[in-house]
Amino acid sequence: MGKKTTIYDIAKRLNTTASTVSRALNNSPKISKKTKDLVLETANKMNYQQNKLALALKSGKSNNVGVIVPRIDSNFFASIIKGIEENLYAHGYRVIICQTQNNQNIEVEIINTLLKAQVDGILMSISSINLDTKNSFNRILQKQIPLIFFDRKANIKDVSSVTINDFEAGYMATKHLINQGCKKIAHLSGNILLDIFNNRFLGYKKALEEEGIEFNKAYVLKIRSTVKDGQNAAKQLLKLRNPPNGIFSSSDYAALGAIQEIKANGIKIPGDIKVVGFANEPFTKFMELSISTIDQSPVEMGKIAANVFLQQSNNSENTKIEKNVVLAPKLIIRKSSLKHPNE
Amino acid sequence: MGKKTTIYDIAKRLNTTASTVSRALNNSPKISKKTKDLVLETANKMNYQQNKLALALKSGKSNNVGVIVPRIDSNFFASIIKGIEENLYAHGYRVIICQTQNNQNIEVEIINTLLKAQVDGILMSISSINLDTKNSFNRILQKQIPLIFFDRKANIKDVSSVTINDFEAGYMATKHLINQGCKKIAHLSGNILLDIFNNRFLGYKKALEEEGIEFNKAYVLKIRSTVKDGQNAAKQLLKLRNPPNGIFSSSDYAALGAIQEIKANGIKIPGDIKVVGFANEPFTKFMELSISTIDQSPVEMGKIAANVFLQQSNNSENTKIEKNVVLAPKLIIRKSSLKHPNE
DNA sequence: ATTTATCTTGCAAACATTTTTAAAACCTAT
DNA sequence: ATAGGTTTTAAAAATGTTTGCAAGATAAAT
Repeated sequence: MGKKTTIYDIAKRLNTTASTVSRALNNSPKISKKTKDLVLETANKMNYQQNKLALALKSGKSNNVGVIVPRIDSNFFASIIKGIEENLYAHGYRVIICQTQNNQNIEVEIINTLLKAQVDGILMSISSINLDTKNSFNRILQKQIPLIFFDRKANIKDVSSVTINDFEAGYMATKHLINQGCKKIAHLSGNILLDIFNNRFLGYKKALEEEGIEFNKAYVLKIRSTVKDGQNAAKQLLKLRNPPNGIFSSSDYAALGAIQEIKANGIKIPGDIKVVGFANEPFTKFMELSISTIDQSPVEMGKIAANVFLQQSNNSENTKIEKNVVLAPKLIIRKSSLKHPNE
Repeated sequence: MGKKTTIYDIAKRLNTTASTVSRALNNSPKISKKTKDLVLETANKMNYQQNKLALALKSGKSNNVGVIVPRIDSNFFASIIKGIEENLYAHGYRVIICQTQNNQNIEVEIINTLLKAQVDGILMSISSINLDTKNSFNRILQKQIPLIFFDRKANIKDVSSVTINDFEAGYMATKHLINQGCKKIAHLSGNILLDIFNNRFLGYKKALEEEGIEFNKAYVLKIRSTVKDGQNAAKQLLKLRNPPNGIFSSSDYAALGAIQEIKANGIKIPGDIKVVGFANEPFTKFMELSISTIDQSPVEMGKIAANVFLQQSNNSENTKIEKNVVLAPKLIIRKSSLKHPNE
């Protein structure tokens, strides 16, 4: 009873061959209605389930898609995955999740593993960009497997991507702070080697420039996306002879840490210092002092990334057509950055 | 150049056969060092990558494990998946993610799909329990595929599970409220057909009983895990002739909604009403009025569920040995439930 | 030099499908 | 009744591996 029933089993019972059964199950026009019904009935009776593995081997399509993210337990990435999964499931694809933990060795290894598993496509948010990873990307492309970047992209020819306009986001956030009366604006930045962080930084700079505010190198600190790093950054900023009165953080978590630290020093938010974060993590909305932030529409981003994949894998011609979708960021204004929070 | 190289290609180039190449690559002792080196070298040169699909078909092991959750974009489930993924990846398994969206039809369909995909195991948190799903579970068991429940389990013979002690959690939370001076304690409950919610409810009742507090049916409301439902529930509770002064919510989101609603009515938390939530979602910690809650150690839960799977799939004997791991919940006391929040 | 033992390799089957090609079976019209 | 055509089924090849069995080659021992 533990054995799986195959089309051979069905064939044997009906005194026919596997090919007939296969065609009958696939509703081929070459099979008479009578045998079709018979096959279908016995298949049901025998509890037959198609073995997708065999089909995959035969057809060369596994119907599996690999999704690679730095980590899954952040609302941002979880939401993207939600979008991808929902869209691809409806098209018969299964989604294989892998986390790099921001480790480039793991990243390269994961790509290899997915290739061996014969995935039909790879959707990923890169953790690092260097010679090894670039090599991996090329191996994917050589095998003609669709590769799509989301959020954190590398600039590689023929590779599509779905991102938000991070430059615009940085610009909007900074401009908003200026509009609320800030003249001395700090920026908590991520690793500038990644496009997303670099672009946010450039947007920040542009906004300052436009308003004739001089760029102050001491106001820009590199942080990881943690509460702790935000606290440390705030400490450092408050120690300055001329501390900022506005902070644009590339991370909601760091923004939170900064806010906690600043408050602990008896300094008022948004009164004395105004803060804008990034990513619209759920907690930013729920806090008493709700945090202004940038929304990146992660679920939509995931859905679009999935769509781009579907397009590319349908049109084998299109595999080489690069398509770069850039979503508009949304500035979400909450209390942490308002000049007059009670109005 | 787009063609994949197979062991046949390597064999042809070396004027030998596929079997030799296979053995060489697998470091079989039956192959001389000389040819091994030769094969390995040319395999590298030709950019060979093993086709896991073929191997899977041959061996009957796909090295894929299906993970089914109601949704992925909640910190709780994302964290569990993180634990599962990290543990299983290290053992050569890939994790296929599926969401049921709490829909039982989808749930049944997903199980079917995973079975066809020949997964080596299914780890799931059930969405619903009824005849159809039970049928699906039986089909999994019939195929001798390890099935492990986490958090939301069904009581099925021979099926292992990893849960927390929800009874204890409900008891702890309620007892804590009582200790903080509450005598009139409401409970926001989920669907009581699911064990987790029923057990939390029973724990709640037990604590009341132990303290000689009479059970009041009007204090128990059924909610979904949303802010909105929490708000509505609070509205309803406040309308009572004798409103509660403590709330134990089965959901952090609902607890948040209740808190918002209560505050909006000018009622003090924790002064007038004390609140405890459930799940330790990140925001509960970050809020100005931090929310007391129950931590379920989701990452650990995922890791343990993965371990149970690994044990069962190694010992084919053990497949039928039910193992029910019950983790201890942790009551995390924060401001929302404290008699004297400033001490 | 021949047998025996040991080491190394090749052949073919197996995994569960689909698909191409070929062959029956059936029917219709002459 | 038979040629021609159409419909239906059967046989075989193909997908990329692993593996049991047999055989070939080499080395050792008589």
